[in-house]
Amino acid sequence: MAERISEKTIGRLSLYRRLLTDNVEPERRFVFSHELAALVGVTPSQVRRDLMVTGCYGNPSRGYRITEVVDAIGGIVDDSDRQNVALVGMGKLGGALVGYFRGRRPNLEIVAAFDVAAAKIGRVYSGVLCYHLDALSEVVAERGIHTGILAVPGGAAQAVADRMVSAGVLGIVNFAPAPLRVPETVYVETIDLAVALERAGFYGRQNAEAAGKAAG
Amino acid sequence: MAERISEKTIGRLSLYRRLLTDNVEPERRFVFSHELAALVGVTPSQVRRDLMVTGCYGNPSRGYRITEVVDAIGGIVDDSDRQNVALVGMGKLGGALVGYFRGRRPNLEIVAAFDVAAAKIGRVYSGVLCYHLDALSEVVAERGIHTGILAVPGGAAQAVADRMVSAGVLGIVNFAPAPLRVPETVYVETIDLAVALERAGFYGRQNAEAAGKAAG
DNA sequence: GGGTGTGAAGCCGTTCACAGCA
DNA sequence: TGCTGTGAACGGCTTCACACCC
Repeated sequence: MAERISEKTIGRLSLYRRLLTDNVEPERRFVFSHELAALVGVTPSQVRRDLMVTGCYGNPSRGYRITEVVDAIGGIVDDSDRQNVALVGMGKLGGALVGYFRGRRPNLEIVAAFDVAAAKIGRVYSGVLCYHLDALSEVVAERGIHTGILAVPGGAAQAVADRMVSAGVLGIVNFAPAPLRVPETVYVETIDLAVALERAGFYGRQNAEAAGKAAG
Repeated sequence: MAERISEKTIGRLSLYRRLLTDNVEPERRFVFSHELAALVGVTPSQVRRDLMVTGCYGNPSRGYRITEVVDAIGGIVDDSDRQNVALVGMGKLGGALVGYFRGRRPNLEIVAAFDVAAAKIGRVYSGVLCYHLDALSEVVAERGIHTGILAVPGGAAQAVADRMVSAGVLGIVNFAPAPLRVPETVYVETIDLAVALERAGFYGRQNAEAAGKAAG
């Protein structure tokens, strides 16, 4: 539907919706772009530009109707039915992620977990049953899963990603510290914690130096 | 030191270094830009451009000397001594992150954890002692901490971030589903899992539709 | 021949600026 | 008056293209 929407825009739309539903007093009917901008930490122009792709129109004296914006964003980012997600790698991180999402978001649910350790198979973690990785294709097909979370050690990541792809997963959020090679039709978002920390360290230090220089 | 380096470049440099140290046979001495590019999943031009900021020069017949590149990147992204990191919020996610980094990266270590739950104070998680949040300033000063990980619920995130900032933390990796408001001198990188999943769902679906249309 | 270093071009996302409107 | 919608300008990152070198 419609033209290509950039990754950044999709990310911000997802945020707009969440903050509008979770962080705005429920009796509010309308928001101005500058209010939403302050909430999210972007410029008002940015908000208006993003909302253009939703087809919502604001009113100069009232702003944007919140329910309309929320629904329109849902029409873009949500699957027609709920988005069922599979998680592979029920280690500490996997367990934390399952617990984190447990009933948290209305349109998003981790419905199955997978591992290869015998001790974990058949156990239920935060309400999610852990299957053997060999059952991946079957469960993915049964449950209509299109999105997967990869939370295995770096060495196993590519092999597991390959299995996810052949099972029919189309979007992967990858927490393994390794770039993945997948077909063009599959979307991967790698979340690299070590990179994030090194970046935070670097810019923190750099800002401190700049501030020190300006002060001294 | 030198001109501004973009966030994307810093992130890639961090990745280059890690893959060069972890994913390349130790007897290799040199790499070509196209090899490193394939490893990381970027273009060779990108690699050469990034390496320019390190001051390393490659040789047309051999490529880049690996040790030289690794050291040069270290000179940019590493702190002069090891980067000590504090983690606030010893819930499931916090516990997983502590375990994840335990001895994993040579220049990066979570040296202290903080929470407010009495049951957690004084306990040791994966070798990391958990303090009460009230001790934050003291421990941050003592251990020379400049980087923090925020793994608390969204509602507490801003208040905890304020305390981290006033304790002297300069870079924050934020896992709470909430944008943070901090002074300009502090760097924040927010990792929003729900946004990542919604994006993976959206692009997965879109790619599938595009492929279906092309095929059908 | 094949790879590097880098100015120039291209592309894409953000911001500006302003007409239009409540 | 103040906000929206949007063409146009801007800026930054990526890619191209090619001289230079081994």
